Amino acid sequence: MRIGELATRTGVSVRSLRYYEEQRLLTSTRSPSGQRHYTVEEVERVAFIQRLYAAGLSSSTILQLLPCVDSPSEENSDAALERMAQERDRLSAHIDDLLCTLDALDHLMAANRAHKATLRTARH
Amino acid sequence: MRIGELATRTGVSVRSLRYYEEQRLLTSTRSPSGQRHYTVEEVERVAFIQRLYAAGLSSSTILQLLPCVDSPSEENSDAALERMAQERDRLSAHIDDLLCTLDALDHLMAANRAHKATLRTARH
DNA sequence: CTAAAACCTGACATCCATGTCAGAGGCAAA
DNA sequence: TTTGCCTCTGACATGGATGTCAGGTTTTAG
Repeated sequence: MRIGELATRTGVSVRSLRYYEEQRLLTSTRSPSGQRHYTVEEVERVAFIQRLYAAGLSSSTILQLLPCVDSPSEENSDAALERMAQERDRLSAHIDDLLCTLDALDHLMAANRAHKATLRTARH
Repeated sequence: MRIGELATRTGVSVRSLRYYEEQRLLTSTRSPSGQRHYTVEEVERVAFIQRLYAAGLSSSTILQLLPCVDSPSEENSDAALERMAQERDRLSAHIDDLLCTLDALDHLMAANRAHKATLRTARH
C-alpha cells in the first residue's frame, strides 16, 4: 500500500510517517518512481510506535528498543531488552503517579458535589 | 518563604514558579522591594499543579479547574467542575491506554527471554 | 489525453514548559 | 563596608513531534 493508505489506516498523518522513516523507526520499499510502499505488517508497527510515543518515549529511545521487536533475542538485542525493561519500569511508575492524580481529581469532585448538595439542602 | 525555598521544597525550578504565576496558577505577596513571598500552603498547591502537568494538562486547562480547588462549589465553579470531570475521563482513558502499552512491553520481554532460553538450551 | 488526486523533497512554522543569560537591585554575614 | 548569594524583569533559546507550504513528478479516473 502507499503512504496515504497507511496514514488513513493508522490514523497517523503522512507527515508523521515520513518522519518515522527519517528516524529509522519504519522502512519502506520504493517503487521505481520513488514512491513508498508498505506491507500490511507496517500497520501494526505504526500502531506500536504510536503507543510508545503516547507512553512518553522519544524517537531515539524507541529506536533502541526496536531490535527487541524485529529480531527477538539475537545477540545485539541484549541492550535493547535491558533498555526495554528500564522503560517498562519508568512507565509503570508513571502510571502509578497518574492513578494518584486520578484519585485526587475524584476526591476533589466528590468534595465539590458534597458542598453543592449542602447548599441545596440549606436553601429549602 | 521566598521563591528559592519554595523551589527547593517542591523540586520545581524558580523559573517555573515565576511561569506559574504568569499563567495565574499561583499567586504571591510581594515584599516592599518586590520579592515574592509564599505561605506553606503554596507547597501543596505547586505539587498539585505539577501533578496536573504530568497528567498532560496545559496551563490554560489547569487554570480552568482551579476554581474547583480554591472555592469549592461556589456558583462560578460549575464550569470548573464540568471541565474537571472531562479531564478526569480523558486521564482515565489515557491510563487504560498506558496499561495496554505496559502489557505489550511485558509480553515482548517475555517472548525475548523465552527465545533466549531456547538458544541456551540448544547450545548445550 | 487531460484533470484531479496523490506523492516526492526540502524548508520553515508551531506549541509550550523550561533553560539560560544579562543587567540591576536586595539582604545578610564578616 | 564589602562580599556573596538571592531575587527581579525581560528576552531569547530549546526540543521534538507535527503542521504547512512550495514546486515538481506520478498515478488514477473520466
